[in-house]
Amino acid sequence: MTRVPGVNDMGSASSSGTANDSRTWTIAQIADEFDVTHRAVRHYEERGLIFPERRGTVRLYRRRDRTRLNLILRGRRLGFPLEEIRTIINLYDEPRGQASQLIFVLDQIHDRRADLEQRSRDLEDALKELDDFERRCQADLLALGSADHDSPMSIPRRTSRRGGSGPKTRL
Amino acid sequence: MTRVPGVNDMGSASSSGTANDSRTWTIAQIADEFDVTHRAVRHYEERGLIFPERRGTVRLYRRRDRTRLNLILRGRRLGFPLEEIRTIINLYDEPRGQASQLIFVLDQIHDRRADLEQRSRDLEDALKELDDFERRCQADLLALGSADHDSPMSIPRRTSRRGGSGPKTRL
DNA sequence: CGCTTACTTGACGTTAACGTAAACGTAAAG
DNA sequence: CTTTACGTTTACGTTAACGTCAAGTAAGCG
Repeated sequence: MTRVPGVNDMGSASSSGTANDSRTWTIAQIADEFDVTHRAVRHYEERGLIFPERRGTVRLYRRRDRTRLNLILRGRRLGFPLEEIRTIINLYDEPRGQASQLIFVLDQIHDRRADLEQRSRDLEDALKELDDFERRCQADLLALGSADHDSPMSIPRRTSRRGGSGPKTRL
Repeated sequence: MTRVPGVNDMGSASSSGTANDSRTWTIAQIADEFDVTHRAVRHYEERGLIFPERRGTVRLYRRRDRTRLNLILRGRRLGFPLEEIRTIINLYDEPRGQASQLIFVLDQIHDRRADLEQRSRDLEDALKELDDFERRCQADLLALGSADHDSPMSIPRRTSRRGGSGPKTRL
């Protein structure tokens, strides 16, 4: 079974002795929990986005890898190419002891933010248009319902819960 | 040259007589203005995202096509697949006279918004982390500067050159 | 009238991000 | 010891979104 040695299956229960968090997960657990295929996880490794340990030949994923995977998947949801995701999550992790390094990193951050803010604007515009469009559609639907039909129209469920958790800060 | 007949080259100057906006553009003008290749534009047409008129064999782009192209490119910037973009911009344009149609459309809008809001959350998180990271980096840089160097470090200030034709999105 | 310039339609190539076998290794369970 | 369940590498297949020729057409100009 190539079962992971030295660690129990459950990754949630805290072990008694060691306070240090050195839990490990198998690729199956990771893939299952993050809802990706094992192939995808290995692909991310091939592309240099994660580098799990090896117990012999078997991969051992730690918290650090899970953090990275979270960043990867968020990046994917946002439509970033893996290459770009790699550079930035490596940026987060690199040593950067020198001042020159730090300045370089700060510059990268600047570019990065510009990109994210562009997306934010695009996203906001898209949402705005979507809202407008919905309002028009609902108006049309209402007009249709009160026109020449005497059978009472069933207006479909109100799904407009705009601005649920307050206004989107800093968009 | 297959030059567009009946319309002058400049698309900005308003003609004297007809008040109706029926300006047309060639594929080269479109591609140039939107900063995409002719191939990409034709690809969008092949995939059913735009359908310009034909004067003989030549494509004629109107304002409507430009609007669509704007939506397409924004969708692309947000990382949406063309297929998805197609369905939504067609959604915006379809006749939808029937109530059933409207209800269907409203349902689509709901799904769509859920997606966009997820992205919004992801984006906000990413920006927050980026800000945190920047603060840490700047703190580190300051600490470095006041440590054993007596020459005053020049902290690079925000070079926000927003608005212009910035970096080609392609990193 | 031929040259040039812009536009057209194929059709094959490329890159990213995996999917999908195939073939093999290994530990624990029966 | 064989089965089984999980893990591994190798490698070719697939889809999306174009890129990149190649070859042809259709004005306008000298």
